[in-house]
Amino acid sequence: MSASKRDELVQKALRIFYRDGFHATGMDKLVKETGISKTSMYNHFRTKEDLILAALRLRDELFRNRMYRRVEELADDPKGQLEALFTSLDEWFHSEEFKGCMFIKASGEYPVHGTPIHNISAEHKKLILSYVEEIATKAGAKEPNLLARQLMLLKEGAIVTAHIQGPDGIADDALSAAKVLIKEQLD
Amino acid sequence: MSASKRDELVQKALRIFYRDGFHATGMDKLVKETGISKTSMYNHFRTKEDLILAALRLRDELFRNRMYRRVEELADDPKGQLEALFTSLDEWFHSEEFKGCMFIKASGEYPVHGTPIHNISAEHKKLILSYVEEIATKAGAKEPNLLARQLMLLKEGAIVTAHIQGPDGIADDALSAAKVLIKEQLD
DNA sequence: ATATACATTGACTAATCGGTACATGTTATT
DNA sequence: AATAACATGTACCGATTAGTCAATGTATAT
Repeated sequence: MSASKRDELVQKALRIFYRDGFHATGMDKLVKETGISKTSMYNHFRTKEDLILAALRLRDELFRNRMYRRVEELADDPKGQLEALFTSLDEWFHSEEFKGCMFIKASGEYPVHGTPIHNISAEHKKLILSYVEEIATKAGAKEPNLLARQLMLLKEGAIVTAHIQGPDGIADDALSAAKVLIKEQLD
Repeated sequence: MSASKRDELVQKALRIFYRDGFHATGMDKLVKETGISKTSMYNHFRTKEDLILAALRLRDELFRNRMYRRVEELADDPKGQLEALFTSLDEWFHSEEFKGCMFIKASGEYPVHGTPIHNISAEHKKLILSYVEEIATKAGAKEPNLLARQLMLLKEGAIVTAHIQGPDGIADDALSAAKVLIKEQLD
């Protein structure tokens, strides 16, 4: 099937782009590492950027699904779920494949605003923000959107710091801060 | 003078690397934009990586000097200085040259731990953390190192978010969270 | 069984990558 | 005036960049 070949390409390209970066990954490396011919790639995607966009879309889907599922696995009540966000982060930080946030790296390598790659990164962040805001509302926060934005800052900071300094203790710091912010809004 | 030529090169290279990224900036582009010949560059630096490291060292120096000076300009008391951190961030976010954190981008493009570029990024973050911790201690925080790490998470998150979503309101969110965390530690 | 659609290899393009060689300035010191 | 040190432009190196082309499988669908 053609669709599965395409999916296979996007999956493998995602892994390599995430591991090595975008500019540092040439099409010939993708050919060598995926075993998929260059002609086939360009049959499915007009340009390298189109392939990158497909990889980012897949990443967004996989990442959010995993995170949402894990958060809802870890806690039933909304307040517990807000805290579980950081537990799931901690698990991610300590997993083998952790190499920082793919969207932060993408918008770092493609810094021009309004660019498709930049837009998809912004969209990814907004979707997670909405999710957190929804939980914050259910939890009865006074200002759920403010709380959600604050927790997102802790999340982004934790991801970046875990990537630069190593994963240990980072999510705990974020969680301890999150608890204070949550308490402040639920009193 | 030879030293000033070298400094001129590092300053100009810094601007271009920060604006366009590292892999996306070739030596020929540097020649064209700096007006400095490639032979001269390789007379001062053995490799492109050496030039990148020099640019990052300069960036660290300039960035921390500016931030420390601005924080101490904005407030005399340590508690006010902790808050002024985020005011200075807001000014940076809204300045023309803001393109995110150069060290976050550097460790994104050179993801291997232990690499010189990765190390210098980690060092930069540690130096700012020490500075914040010092102020937190003076402010009388119960756990000044924890508070400093929490405020740093807000700072990194704010930088990344301002870069991806745009600068408006981000530092305010971080400041409002910071105030809650500071209050919690000073009671 | 034949047609259609897609995958494949491999050679190829023009441009750019990091880095070097060489010969010609330019400048300051002696 | 001569020398040493450094800056310069230009041309070049082999490798790699994104992307194309033509020719040859190979599978599925009618």
